Amino acid sequence: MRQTEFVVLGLLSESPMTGYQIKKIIDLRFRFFWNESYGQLYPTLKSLTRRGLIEETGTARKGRRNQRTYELKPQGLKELQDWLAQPVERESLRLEILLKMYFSNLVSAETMLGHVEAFREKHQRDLKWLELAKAELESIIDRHPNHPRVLRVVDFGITVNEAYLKWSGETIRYLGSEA
Amino acid sequence: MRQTEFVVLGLLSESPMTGYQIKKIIDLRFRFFWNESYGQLYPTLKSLTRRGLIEETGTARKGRRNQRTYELKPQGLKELQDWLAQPVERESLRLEILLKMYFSNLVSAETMLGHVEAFREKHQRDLKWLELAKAELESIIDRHPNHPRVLRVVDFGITVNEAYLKWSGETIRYLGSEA
DNA sequence: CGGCGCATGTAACTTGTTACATGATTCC
DNA sequence: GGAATCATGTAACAAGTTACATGCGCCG
Repeated sequence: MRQTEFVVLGLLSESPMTGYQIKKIIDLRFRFFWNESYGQLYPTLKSLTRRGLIEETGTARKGRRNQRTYELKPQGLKELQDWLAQPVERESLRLEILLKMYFSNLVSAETMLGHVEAFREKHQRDLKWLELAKAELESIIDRHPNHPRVLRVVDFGITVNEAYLKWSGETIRYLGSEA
Repeated sequence: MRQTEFVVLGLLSESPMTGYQIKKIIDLRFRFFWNESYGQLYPTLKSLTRRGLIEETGTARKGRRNQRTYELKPQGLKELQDWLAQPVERESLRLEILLKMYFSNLVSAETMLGHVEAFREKHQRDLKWLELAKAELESIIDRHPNHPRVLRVVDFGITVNEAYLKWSGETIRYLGSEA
């Protein structure tokens, strides 16, 4: 539980950061398998600080409106490692497009076709971005001990998005023949 | 929004059902891309009834403790169709295993290996079940106008689970060489 | 006669989103 | 000077989970 806490702890294990930077990284690098909102993030940072798992180091840098940089404390690292060792228990996904596909005999083939085409385009963009990220990562693979494992995550994204595109193609062909 | 409402409306569009039956179907047929809890389901049924989108028909059948069967009303069908025509906007997924993979340089390769093996086994089971469902569905494909589209949903599950297994295999090989 | 499956429901809680407020700096 | 980006935060709301309560029928 409290998965947001572990994302924060994990990112801070790489380097000290502000809440804003954490959000940016999640939106950029985790976007194909994770999301967080500021409404979750900032309160989580406060709570982790209060509990001594992280600490605020560089507050109120010149210019910036009270910019707060957080750092991981030993206790935070310990809890992060404990969590990493626990079996994965939550695998939540909700794919609205499959729900719509399932009930789509109630609308025209063209309507459903539009949905699937939008789905394909989204995941084509995702795939392109992931392939770029992979190339970049491979060129600096020895720079950080974490990189080979991050590459496994990127490869997951690539593999799954390719599967999405395969399905989209088949489905568009099927719906096209119906229409 | 209120996605739960549309799942309920959709299932009732196929035939009248009790809340319990709706839950069973979601757990069985939708489990690889959707989930609902009773705590969401029963209040949703009440709210849809109050708003006149569905109606309670066969209450309190002999024996059973106040069994309530619900039916879709024309207004409910209309709202369902409106929703089906709207573009898909929510694609929520949160894959804890990728989060753990990303930060797994903080634990041993063996630990992460265990997680990935559990993941593979789960999705092997899912894949087997989906292939069975596909065979069954193909044998009765003409029985209901909905079946060809349900088959597209099952095929999504198969395609994606195959991708999961491909990734699991590669990742287990990588982590094995590390350990 | 005990356990399982059918069956419904609620309350407390946790989790997550959205809208809003604020305000400085940087780039054009 | 205005837009975009950096930056933090909260309140109200929406969504979702868990634990619990209740109780019948059926099967062994």
